[in-house]
Amino acid sequence: MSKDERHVVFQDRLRSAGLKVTAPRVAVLGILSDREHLDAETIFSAVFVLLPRISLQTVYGVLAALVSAGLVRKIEPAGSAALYECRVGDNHHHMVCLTCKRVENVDCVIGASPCLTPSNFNGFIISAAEVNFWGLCSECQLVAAL
Amino acid sequence: MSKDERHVVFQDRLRSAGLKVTAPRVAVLGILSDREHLDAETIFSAVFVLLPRISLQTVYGVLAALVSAGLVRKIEPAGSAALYECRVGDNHHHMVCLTCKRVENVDCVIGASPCLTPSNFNGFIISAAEVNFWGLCSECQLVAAL
DNA sequence: TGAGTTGTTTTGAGTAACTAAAAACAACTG
DNA sequence: CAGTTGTTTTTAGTTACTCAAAACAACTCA
Repeated sequence: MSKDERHVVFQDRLRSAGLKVTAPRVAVLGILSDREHLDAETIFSAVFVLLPRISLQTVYGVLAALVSAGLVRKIEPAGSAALYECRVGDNHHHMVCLTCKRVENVDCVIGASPCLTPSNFNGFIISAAEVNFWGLCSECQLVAAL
Repeated sequence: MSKDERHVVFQDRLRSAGLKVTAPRVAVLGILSDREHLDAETIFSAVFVLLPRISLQTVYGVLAALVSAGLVRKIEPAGSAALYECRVGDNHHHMVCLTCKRVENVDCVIGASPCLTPSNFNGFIISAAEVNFWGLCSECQLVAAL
């Protein structure tokens, strides 16, 4: 897909979510579809190359708009800055390395939303479940073995 | 159990974890065994009543020591300050109200550590799984219905 | 097409929740 | 009870955002 075709896709996504199409939004969507699990600072650096007049605050604003429109998912692993990914609408979980904080996707082996079934709701209406695994990624295992 | 008996229990716990017994530590353990899911600021206020010379930084230090000794569990719900609880060693999860941020415990209906079984490990060594449910608590449902 | 409206971005400032470092102090050891 | 080692206090500093107001740009409709 050419750069222009990608842009059209992002523009359509923005429009059907009821958002105005702006250069920062298209750029952020582009970066998030290239790489997963990026924090605001990293996204800012990447957008800055394309749009040198952009500010970090704008990136925060764009991300908030995209998240609340459902185009982007925000994950907030304990102890790190929030991360954003544009894989949205499925039920995947995350695996976080305790050492390097790297995040990878996981699909739950049990199938569809197993953990959406707690035993005691206490009157809660559950709207989402979040599953995070913590451990050592293969690289940090090697380092730890030294 | 009397106040003194409780203190002895906490002192023993500290000692068997290899930690020195100090007034701030005993006080923090006491508060955490009375109430669940407290943040550092709340714990500080409660300890301050007993030990007016204590500082917030000490509370952070005490909590860090207790967590790394395994006597206290730290939970970090997205969008709130970290919370601490002394129910430790079991596999319970948490339910967080999207509106008031209240946290309650849940036991997973599937049984023991269901979610410790992701399908694709990618070489990770998993050491913990964390499950959080997000929704509306019964009180905030009433408010929302108005 | 272009004026108006509404929503975005920019700029600048401010905050919450920690984290770090050094000096004063207290708990356990023998 | 003196010494050592680990804690606490005090003071600063940082990270990751959040807020507000003014400048600006996207879409709408004549």
